[in-house]
Amino acid sequence: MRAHTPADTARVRTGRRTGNGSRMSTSTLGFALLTLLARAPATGYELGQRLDRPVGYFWTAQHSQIHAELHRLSEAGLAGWEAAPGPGPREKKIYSITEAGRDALSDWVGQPPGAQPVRNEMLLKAYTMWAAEPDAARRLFAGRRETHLRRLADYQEIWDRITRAHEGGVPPRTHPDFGSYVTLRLGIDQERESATWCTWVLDLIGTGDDAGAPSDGEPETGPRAT
Amino acid sequence: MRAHTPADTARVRTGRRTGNGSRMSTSTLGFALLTLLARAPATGYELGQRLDRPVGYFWTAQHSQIHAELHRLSEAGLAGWEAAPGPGPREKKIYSITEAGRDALSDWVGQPPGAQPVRNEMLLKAYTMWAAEPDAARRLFAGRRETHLRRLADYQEIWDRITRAHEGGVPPRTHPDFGSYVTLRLGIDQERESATWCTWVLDLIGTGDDAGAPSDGEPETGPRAT
DNA sequence: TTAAGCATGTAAGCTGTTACATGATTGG
DNA sequence: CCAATCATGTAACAGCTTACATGCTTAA
Repeated sequence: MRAHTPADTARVRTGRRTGNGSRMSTSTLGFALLTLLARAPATGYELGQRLDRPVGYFWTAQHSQIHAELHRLSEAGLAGWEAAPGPGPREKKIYSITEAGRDALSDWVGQPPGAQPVRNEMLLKAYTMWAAEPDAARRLFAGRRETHLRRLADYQEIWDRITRAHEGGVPPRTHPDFGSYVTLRLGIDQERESATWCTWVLDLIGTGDDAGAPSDGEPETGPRAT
Repeated sequence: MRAHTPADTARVRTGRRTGNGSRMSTSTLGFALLTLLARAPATGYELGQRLDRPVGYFWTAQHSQIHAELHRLSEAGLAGWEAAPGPGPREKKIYSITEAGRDALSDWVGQPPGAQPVRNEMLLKAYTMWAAEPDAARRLFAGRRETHLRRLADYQEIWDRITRAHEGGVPPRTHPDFGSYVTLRLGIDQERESATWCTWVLDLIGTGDDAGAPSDGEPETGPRAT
């Protein structure tokens, strides 16, 4: 982490603004990157990794898109960068959020998200289940349950790490961990719920032989009382 | 609903196949349309409405995209259409699924969905909450809770209608309603869970004055026991 | 008369994915 | 020696949104 030494390899472009006083905005991906930069400066490569885990469970992007967006962010004055010698043919750029970036980010959080296009392939398949072989459906839901349980374990691990860091309590409201804490809470509950749902569906389909009768229990009332 | 009268306004293109025996496939949107057509023939316009509610909660598309995709589906032999006099300058087309379409659809359901790009703006905002004004966050989550509760009521209504149609029990496994039933179950549970989560977060933020202490209860343990 | 609903389509543009390209360092 | 990791970028393409275009029928 080289400091602000005015070496000739280091160029800094921070806080640049457009002439007019209009509120500068960016795409949602831009805010996703800004929220990461607000926690710590990083290269585009590092941001890509953080967009894999843990953030990747609610926002993803490819590295090609990240580099392009970072470029736009620094053009808009929401992020700045500092060059450092890189491993490859190009120098690497350590990006950080600017004051204007912090303002834009804080502003954006308060704005209620507009109706977003939803695309959930698993639910689409569940909806079409009646038209498929019971055996294929069984495999589909069994595999899906595993995915949810793996994710659940992953979340739980991060959750434990965070709560331990704050003596088992809630992180302070202005601490970045507060955001992780709140987000993880929903993630954990939803993964658990989804896994339970898979079990419930498997029960509904029955164990095999195409008998039509669910194995046991009272699966027709749902995973929880309705 | 004009029957198969060989009137000169009616052209039928069903079951067309490409020469080779290769398995024909389409985009996920294509399967979304096929699953609707498997339930009942429809015009592109009608499919657009059905993609709004109830299917819109897990798959959406604009009409321009729908018409283009239907064209591709009929080119691929997965759907066929029959022309009928339309209200506008063009005749309307009533699409239906072909045998090849049913096969492709049934096949597709069994294939586990690959890792899909997730983009949840609300969770991104929750993750960034620590950097925002408590008041803005409060408004955000209060509004969000309303959205979830509205959706919950909507789901519940459809759920009640479906279970009533099957004497309060589970629809038969090969009935389209079985797909709706299973899908709604997860939808209802997740909307309820999300609403509870919003309440929990609001409790964590506190009722006002920036005091930092949650209102009452023991919100730090989460909406359910962990 | 005017707006909303029915009904289909084209075109421009933005977003995002996949593939291509380069090259140093470190670990097996 | 080979593969993986670090690190940034370009180009082609697919998917999706928004806007434009047309015109009938029915209800307010």
